[in-house]
Amino acid sequence: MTAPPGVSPQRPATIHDVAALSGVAASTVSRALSTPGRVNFRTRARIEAAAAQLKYIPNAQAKALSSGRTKAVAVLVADITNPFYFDIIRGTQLQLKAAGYTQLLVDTEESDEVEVNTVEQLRQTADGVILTASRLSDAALAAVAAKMPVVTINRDIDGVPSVLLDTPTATNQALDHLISLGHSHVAYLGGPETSSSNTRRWAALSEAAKERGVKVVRLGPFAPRTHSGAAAADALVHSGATAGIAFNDLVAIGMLQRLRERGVRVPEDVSIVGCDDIFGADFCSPPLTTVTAPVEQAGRVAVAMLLGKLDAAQGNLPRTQTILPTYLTIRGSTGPAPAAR
Amino acid sequence: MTAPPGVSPQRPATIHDVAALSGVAASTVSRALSTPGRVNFRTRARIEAAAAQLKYIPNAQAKALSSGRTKAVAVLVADITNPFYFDIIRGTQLQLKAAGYTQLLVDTEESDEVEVNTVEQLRQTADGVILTASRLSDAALAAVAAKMPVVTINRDIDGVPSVLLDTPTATNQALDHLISLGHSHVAYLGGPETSSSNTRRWAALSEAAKERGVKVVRLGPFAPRTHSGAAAADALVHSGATAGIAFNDLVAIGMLQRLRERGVRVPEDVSIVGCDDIFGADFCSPPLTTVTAPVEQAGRVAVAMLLGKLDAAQGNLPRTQTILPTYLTIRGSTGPAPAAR
DNA sequence: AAACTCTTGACAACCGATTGCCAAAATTCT
DNA sequence: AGAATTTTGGCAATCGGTTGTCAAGAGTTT
Repeated sequence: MTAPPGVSPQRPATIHDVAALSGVAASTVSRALSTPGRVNFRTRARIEAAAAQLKYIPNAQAKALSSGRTKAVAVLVADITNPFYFDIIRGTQLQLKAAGYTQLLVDTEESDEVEVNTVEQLRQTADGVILTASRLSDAALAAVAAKMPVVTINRDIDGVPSVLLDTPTATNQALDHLISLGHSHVAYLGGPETSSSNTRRWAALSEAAKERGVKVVRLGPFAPRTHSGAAAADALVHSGATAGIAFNDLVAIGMLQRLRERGVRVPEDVSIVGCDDIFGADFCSPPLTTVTAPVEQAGRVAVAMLLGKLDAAQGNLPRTQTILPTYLTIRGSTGPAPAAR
Repeated sequence: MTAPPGVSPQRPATIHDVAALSGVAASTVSRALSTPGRVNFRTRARIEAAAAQLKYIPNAQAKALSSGRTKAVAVLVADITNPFYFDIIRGTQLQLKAAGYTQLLVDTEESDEVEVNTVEQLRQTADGVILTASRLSDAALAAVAAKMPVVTINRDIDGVPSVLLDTPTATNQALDHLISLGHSHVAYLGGPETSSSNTRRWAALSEAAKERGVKVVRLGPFAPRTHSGAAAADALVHSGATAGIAFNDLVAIGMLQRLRERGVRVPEDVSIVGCDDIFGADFCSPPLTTVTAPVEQAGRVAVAMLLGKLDAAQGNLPRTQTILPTYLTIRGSTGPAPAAR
């Protein structure tokens, strides 16, 4: 396209400029551009031509103010440097952009207070909120959801639409994998106590252990960061377990590093399983056996659910929960149990 | 704090509610809450009490519409799943939140078209834009900067404030490091042709090579992703060079994987140097010798510069360029050159 | 051709703040 | 005490759209 023939004003064109140029009222321009059949075909064509000529872009603030909808969605993450969230954010970003929405990204720094304050602030700034791995209490989360449309990821509360990555099932597969390798004493290196997926996973794991008649102890909690892996590794060694299932890959990778420092060989002396299959899980040393989760998809689905909720007539809940399957990816960090001492 | 004694309205309180409750005009409330000395002390106290009781939160849209400032800054990244940007985003996020600004995150998917369209859209939605590793042409970037406040990261254009990570200097250090290990034939595995830091680094590297009398060839371009590392590794092997300096750590890590597959030992057969020191560079195998850059700081500085520009009286340019030093971090991926064949 | 229905487009109020302007009140000065 | 000066607070216009209401014009029916 060549440069348009029209003027190129310093200040962006408003709806009034378009109205003046096409010889109609501002309200007609508004209708022509939104309600299709409300305005004559020829008039609309004229208006659209004028809008194109002036490079008219509707002012989002004015639109939001009068319509009440901001076309923005806030995505809250607990820690933006955690690679787990990268893929979620990319998923939400892609899906939101496709729908013409803007993404407001907020790092809550693992603080429930920041989380609830942010939502309060954003109440009128965003049409809805996606809470990834919320640290809120059930009550606080319910209160938030009562005030504005919310979709959670990895957090299951009655009445709040959610996307769950079904890591417990795959974690049980991991346990079976370890058992088949001869391990009978396994440790779970727990994550934040306020983490819902942590709770769910431990519940599944401890029950599975009971059924299968193996010993699974819970250690921690450990912060979901690589440097916590040192403490986790030491705790694992001290526990006497021959295999560890970590809350997430960050902790698992940190454990790998620490164990190497201590001269504990993986997987010869001890086996390690992570969770999430984050960036780096495939090239650490040894490559990490982990639970692979469709994280980006979780972000996309969460956005789709939220937008569906926004578009739907009030009271119409399209879908209230989506469970995404995960699977076990076996790499080099798990191996046969060492011969009994 | 206990629950406030006041009513708890379903609809958020407006400035008029506060005005009514405190018995003044809406404009007085606005002044009391913004211009400190403009309103009587007692009156202000009364207004603040009313605001607190009603849990009044100013409507951001209305504020933006009438004031012209949105208190939002857009951060554009080329690829959100590239860990390099994680730290930038965290830096911008922290600094923006501290200043009471909202962060709009946009993934431009390495497309200059998306980049320029986004800026056009955001012109009235954000007070300013931070372009990280822009893929725009000089002309397009200048045009964008003429329309709204812009700060770039790793992109140096006259008249546009920028934050530069001084990777060229440290890359030259890397070259010296390799030379001291006996390497005399080095390859540079280039990144996107439209990347400014790629251009700057190669310029510095080729000149340094000339000065030092060693052979440095340029290969590529390679996409800044791990999977491009395979092609980069093959090209490196084919070139006959004994050491490779990669555009970034993603490519370098990808090379490490590919070289291992091919049975080429690192660093015995070939040495690899990365750039950025991203998440994973320290735990890949072997750990990557790389140029460590203060990436999060770059994000923070960029925001500080942008906000300074916004606050400053028009025409007052606080600072136009910040160069952040980087340094060489030597790990396990570099070693003595193999004996000449 | 008259009566009637349907379509179209303009007017104006409104969303929730900010801000220029001015008058009333308080303060200080002579 | 009265005049001059400063402080304080309210009115109303404005930002750029959306949307309810209604009259004029076009089209249809008998």
